[in-house]
Amino acid sequence: MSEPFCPIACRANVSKVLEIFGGKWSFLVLDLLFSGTKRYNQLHRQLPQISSKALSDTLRHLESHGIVDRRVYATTPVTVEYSLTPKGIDFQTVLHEMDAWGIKWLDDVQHEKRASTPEPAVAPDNRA
Amino acid sequence: MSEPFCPIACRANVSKVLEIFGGKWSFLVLDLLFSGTKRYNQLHRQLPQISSKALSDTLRHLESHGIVDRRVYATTPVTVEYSLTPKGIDFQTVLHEMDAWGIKWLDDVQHEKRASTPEPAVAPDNRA
DNA sequence: ATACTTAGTTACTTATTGTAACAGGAGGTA
DNA sequence: TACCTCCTGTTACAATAAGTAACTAAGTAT
Repeated sequence: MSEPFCPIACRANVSKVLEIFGGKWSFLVLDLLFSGTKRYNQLHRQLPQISSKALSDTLRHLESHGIVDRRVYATTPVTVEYSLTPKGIDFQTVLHEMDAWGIKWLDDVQHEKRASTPEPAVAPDNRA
Repeated sequence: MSEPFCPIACRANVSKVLEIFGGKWSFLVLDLLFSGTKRYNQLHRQLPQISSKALSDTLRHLESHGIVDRRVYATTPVTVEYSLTPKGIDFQTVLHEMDAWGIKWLDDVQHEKRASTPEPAVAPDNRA
């Protein structure tokens, strides 16, 4: 096990953590589950942008890493409940810090009420 | 005039934050820059897994969002220095929490500490 | 019977990411 | 001189990840 860089307190963890949470949707799905156990379509309705495939993949991925717990009830139609494991719940601090950063630096108009700039109708955000 | 913006736990920020940091490499590049100003190839050497294209794209993306500062010096060969803006530096708490989570949940020593059940050969480290 | 619910899966298409080669000027080597 | 390396990327192309739409199958509501 060679570590050519960062002798102490290296952040090799970050890259390992990202193997679990690095997907496009993991954070957002996690975020929904922090408010409690939810069913598949419940998650889907609260995150309409995600495709059923991506949601399925994400949940399965998180489950395989012990982040979410999946419970199937033989009702009709079948009920599948997703909840966070302690391991998953503990990740909330990360999302919390991310949220805090967003509040500080992205500054929603709803939050700060600094409505004096003319807002363009077209979103200036563009991925290049 | 109205504020129908998720009264409880407004996490719309998370999705906005992810538009900036959601790329595959953003967190890792950020992490490198927390230790100080670095040049392009310096970053590349400390993160050999990234391609020059991905590194370039990531830096440019972060720069466009005011996270990193890019300075070009007309030396020969040209020197380009990347550093974090205050906005970027402030993101360190997120990475710190992520690191802390990794130490708590991914470290096999910590796993042993938690494990009270006799668990046989389970490979806790799946990546070199 | 038709349409809708549940939780997904499958095949196909599109978007993102990775790979390898190249740019071009200056300094070192032969 | 000719060739090589350093430095910071860019370009074209290939591989992988993600998105879309249709479909499953049992039950409920119209």
